[in-house]
Amino acid sequence: MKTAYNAYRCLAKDLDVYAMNPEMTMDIGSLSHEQDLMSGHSPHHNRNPGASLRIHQDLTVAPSRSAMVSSMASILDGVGGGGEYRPELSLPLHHAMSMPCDTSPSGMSGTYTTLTPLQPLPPISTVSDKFHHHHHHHQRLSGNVSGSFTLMRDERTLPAMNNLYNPYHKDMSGMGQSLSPLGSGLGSIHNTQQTLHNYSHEKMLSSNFDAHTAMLTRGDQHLSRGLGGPAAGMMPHLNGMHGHPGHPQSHGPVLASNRDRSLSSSSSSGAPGSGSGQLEEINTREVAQRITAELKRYSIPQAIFAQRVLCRSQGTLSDLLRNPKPWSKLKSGRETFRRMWKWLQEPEFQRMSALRLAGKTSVQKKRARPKQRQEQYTKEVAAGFHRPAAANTSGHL
DNA sequence: TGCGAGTCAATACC
DNA sequence: GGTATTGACTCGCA
Repeated sequence: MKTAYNAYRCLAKDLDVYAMNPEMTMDIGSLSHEQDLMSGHSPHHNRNPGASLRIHQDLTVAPSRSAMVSSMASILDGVGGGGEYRPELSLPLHHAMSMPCDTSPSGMSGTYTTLTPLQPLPPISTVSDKFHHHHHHHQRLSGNVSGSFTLMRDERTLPAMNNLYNPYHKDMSGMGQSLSPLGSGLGSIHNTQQTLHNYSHEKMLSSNFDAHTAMLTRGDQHLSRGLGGPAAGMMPHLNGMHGHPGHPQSHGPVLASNRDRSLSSSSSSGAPGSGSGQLEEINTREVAQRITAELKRYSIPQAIFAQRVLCRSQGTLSDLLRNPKPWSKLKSGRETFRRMWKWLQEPEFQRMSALRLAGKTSVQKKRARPKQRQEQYTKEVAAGFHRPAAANTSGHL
């Protein structure tokens, strides 16, 4: 019952988002813009010049990080219900944000701890492989929404983004190889570091890049070495204004290609579809720290972030952020951290757009839910479905 | 069957 | 209003 409730809630949330975002529904129904993607033009850029203009302004015109933060704050006005929904700000969002809680066919395992709503999050290797595939074959994406992560990767090949995510792609591919028995593992990261010097959009994307590299860790056992402490290890990344923003090594430990551990992790992870995603070893503590910092920086309530990005409760997020378990000790909980990690990788405007939608939808639900739930609960109690004390966990709708 | 992991929702706290 | 804590629950696994 609880599982059903959880799945329902997340699914309904996504439906709300799609209903609110015509562009998003367009993307779902028709991904014929793949060619545009592959040619380096964003589909939403083509479809919505207004949105395109705004995006480029956000990305390229922002004169400083403070300005960026300011713009984010304005976007976030909608979070919590205070803002007005403005479709022109809504982009076809990254899967991890626009539909983080949907239920893919494989995700409908119906289990509570296997994180049904989180299953759609594609494994890193899958992303890398798919991207690679698209890149070389220009294969059209299927209409399956669950594949939108791949689409999102392709979207990142926008002219403005191209330089950023190509190395990223390499990096990810390298991680994929690292897991493979044939892979060379850490070497790929090294190559990436060299490539990264070439990017002219470092300033624009530095924060995002930091988010990525900061998550690339050598593993739990290296945490203490890599991080001089929470503040020492994190703040330079958070500010994103250090001298060489595109240089991963300046960011300390990053996503690991700890092949041995990853392999064991992979075999131990029971989540279908995520097994191939065990390529990386996420530094959970650093992810938690970064998420905490980002939420504070943009004044994003934990509840919003937890619901929208992670499809979890505020309490869960709070616990995870304060007491992150080592990656090696995580099971299905890895998916949650992957979501955080993915979110950190997103361009800031996409993060905020997703959260803004979340704020809008969550408010709508808040208005509609309490009475319905109370009524339903009353009925269930009367019917003897559950004892009142356990009502909150009984999964009533 | 017991235990641990993961999560939720209520509640306390700031 | 946002965050931290806690009790209870489900599920997978040994």
